[in-house]
Amino acid sequence: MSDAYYLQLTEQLRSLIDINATQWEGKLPAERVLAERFATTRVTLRQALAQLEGEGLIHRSNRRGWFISPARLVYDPTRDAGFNDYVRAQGRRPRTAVLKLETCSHLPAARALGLPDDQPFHHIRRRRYVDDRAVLVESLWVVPNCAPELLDIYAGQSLWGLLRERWGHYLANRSIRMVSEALSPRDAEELLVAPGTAGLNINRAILDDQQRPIEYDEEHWLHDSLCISVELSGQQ
Amino acid sequence: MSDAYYLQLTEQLRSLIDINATQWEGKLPAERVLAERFATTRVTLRQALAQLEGEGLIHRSNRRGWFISPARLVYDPTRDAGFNDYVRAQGRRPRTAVLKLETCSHLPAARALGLPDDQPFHHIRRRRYVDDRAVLVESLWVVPNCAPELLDIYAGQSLWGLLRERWGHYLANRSIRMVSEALSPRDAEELLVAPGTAGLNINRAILDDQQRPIEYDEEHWLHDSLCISVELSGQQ
DNA sequence: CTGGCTGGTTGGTATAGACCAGAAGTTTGC
DNA sequence: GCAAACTTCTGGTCTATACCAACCAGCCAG
Repeated sequence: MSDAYYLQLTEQLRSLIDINATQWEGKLPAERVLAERFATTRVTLRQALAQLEGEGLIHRSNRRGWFISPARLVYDPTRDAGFNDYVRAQGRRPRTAVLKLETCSHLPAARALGLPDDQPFHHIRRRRYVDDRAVLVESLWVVPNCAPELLDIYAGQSLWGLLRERWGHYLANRSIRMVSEALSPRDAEELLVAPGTAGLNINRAILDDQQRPIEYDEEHWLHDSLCISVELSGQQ
Repeated sequence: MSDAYYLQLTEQLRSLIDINATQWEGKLPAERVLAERFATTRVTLRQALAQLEGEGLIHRSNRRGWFISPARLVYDPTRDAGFNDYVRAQGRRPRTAVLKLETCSHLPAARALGLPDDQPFHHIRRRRYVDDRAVLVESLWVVPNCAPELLDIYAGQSLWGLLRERWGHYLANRSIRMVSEALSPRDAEELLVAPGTAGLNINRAILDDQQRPIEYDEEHWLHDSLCISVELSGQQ
């Protein structure tokens, strides 16, 4: 049974990570150090690291090194619990950075909500962290009529909470799409990871109980940072 | 703006694929041929191909070559429409191969359904195809009481259809989990892809309307072959 | 016509070494 | 005391080459 050497390496790294997880404080030694320790080249070592990255055990911060990935965040995209709430409920620390606030049109949003192509939206782009690790960037396009002065008051809080409490919109119908992706250079840069890193793209179109369009959003998650969980009762 | 060469290569390959898609019948030229055409080495070329693989544009069949990926199958894991039905509804051709039929215990199934650890199940393992491409392998563990003679009569049809029509079980409560993964050597082999290929793991625990456990299943999809779509109405 | 053999083709794996640019830590200079 | 400049470390990218094993098509024998 002569498995490929890089697969044996993968196993050795796996146990090494188990043993030294706390000692290293999450950061693996430099690639050159590991390559020497296992008497191989960086190329082969990186192949083994890439395997563990695919499994979600480790990840890399662009040009900074390899890190042990924390447990995945459990996330239910069908609920409208705020990010801050469910992150805290899992004993983690949430944080949000607002990257952009503007009014503009956006074709995919218009299409998904059944509005004219040149429909303007309030656009919010934000980056969200769990325990100080940036795990997703997202863009939200809100129909301006639903939240006229949104851009003036928005400061990182839960958008759905605002829509409900300030403008009385109840999100009733949602159409959700999820696909695996390679992060675009822009998303990758905003998440401090290498371009092409594996990600998960979640898009949602939200209407109210009268089928009126409210909001469309695109989330780009690091693939190893979440576990999607949906609980349903009743026949479908 | 001197991007990395492999990223330029990615773009060139992308347009080359667009142009020659039909001519090549889905299969790309050999890596050595492409490397020579772009005056680079196989290593760099493979990096570009891996990027496109991550995007879901191409995939490789183990030791057979690179192929252009067909459109993703749209899939709603919250519905119990049969695989055959929704594949055909999208104008594609479904196929199922039964890999294993046995009775055995399975710890994750027992835990997910709230049954004793040594609970026996009827276990079905099957591989499913879309247009003759193997896109997923799945294992199902059915509580024997719910479908006593299942293993004698099962031949690849819709399991949920059988449960409903033959044994009168209506699937009411489902708990679904989805995580990205690297396919295990076994799953990879059964799907004819290289070990460590990116995949998507979907697990479901199903109870009936009385909260009685019926079935647990684990699906392993090729990451580029599906687009998860969920439509919900009503406040959550 | 069929089944096994065979050799070329191809992807999978691995070595060895090199250079660059970003990140981070250290020193210098005001 | 602080900011700018420099140095070192590190991951990201790339070249050139090699060998192996699976695959596959074509040949050959029964």
